[in-house]
Amino acid sequence: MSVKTYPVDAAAFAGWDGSIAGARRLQRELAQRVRLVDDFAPLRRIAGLDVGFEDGGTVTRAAAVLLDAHSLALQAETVVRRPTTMPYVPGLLSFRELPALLEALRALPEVPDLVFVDGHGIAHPRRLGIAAHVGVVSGLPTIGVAKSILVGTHAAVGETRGARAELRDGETPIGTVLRSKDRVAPLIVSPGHRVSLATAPELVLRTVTRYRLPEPTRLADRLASRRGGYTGAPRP
DNA sequence: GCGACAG
DNA sequence: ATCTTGTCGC
Repeated sequence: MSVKTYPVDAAAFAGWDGSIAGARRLQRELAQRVRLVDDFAPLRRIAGLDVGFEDGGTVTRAAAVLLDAHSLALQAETVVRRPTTMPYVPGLLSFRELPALLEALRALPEVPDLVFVDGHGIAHPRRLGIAAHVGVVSGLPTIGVAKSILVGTHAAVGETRGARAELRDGETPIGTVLRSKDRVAPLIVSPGHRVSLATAPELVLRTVTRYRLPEPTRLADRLASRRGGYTGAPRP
């Protein structure tokens, strides 16, 4: 029997042989290019990225939104639909979602100064969650915003907005468990690329309004899961 | 060998 | 992630 392989998207996975073992190998290599230092221009535009599925999972639907960093007003949005090529494998999420995500990102009319990705940054077994992967291949500053933990442990988190606890894998700090809103499950925030561990949660908190998720990720989420309805705050 | 396991 | 209605709490 030969080793099972999947289609290789050259733009997203240069050097991948299409195998599961090869994917983990590539993650270890790319993780070395991640830079956890704040290195981004004054924030004008922030993008949000997320993926949803249609047709029982056979179609991957990636969404990208562009917001004004200050007013958080929606400036642009893109949606891209591609056939799904890989199953979900814990730890290898980017090999399933990255190609479509990058196309949605490139389709935006402007290049963002920072990108929020639904999923983990370095809070990953090999320090290359999808947010870190997006950062390394695009060169853009990124932050991962996840709704649950993939790896790591933490102390109890206060119940009010802004409360947090360090997420660690053994002795290594890999992210922040952040309460974005009173009495809601905390978010797991971790740097993707060109952002430090300390700054990531501050940037996320700045973009949270009245919901659990920060606006970039929340709007991308609605678009990817084709939901609509009310979006903003009460009219002034 | 036995669990855990982003979306 | 997705399949799905009503229901409890702020």
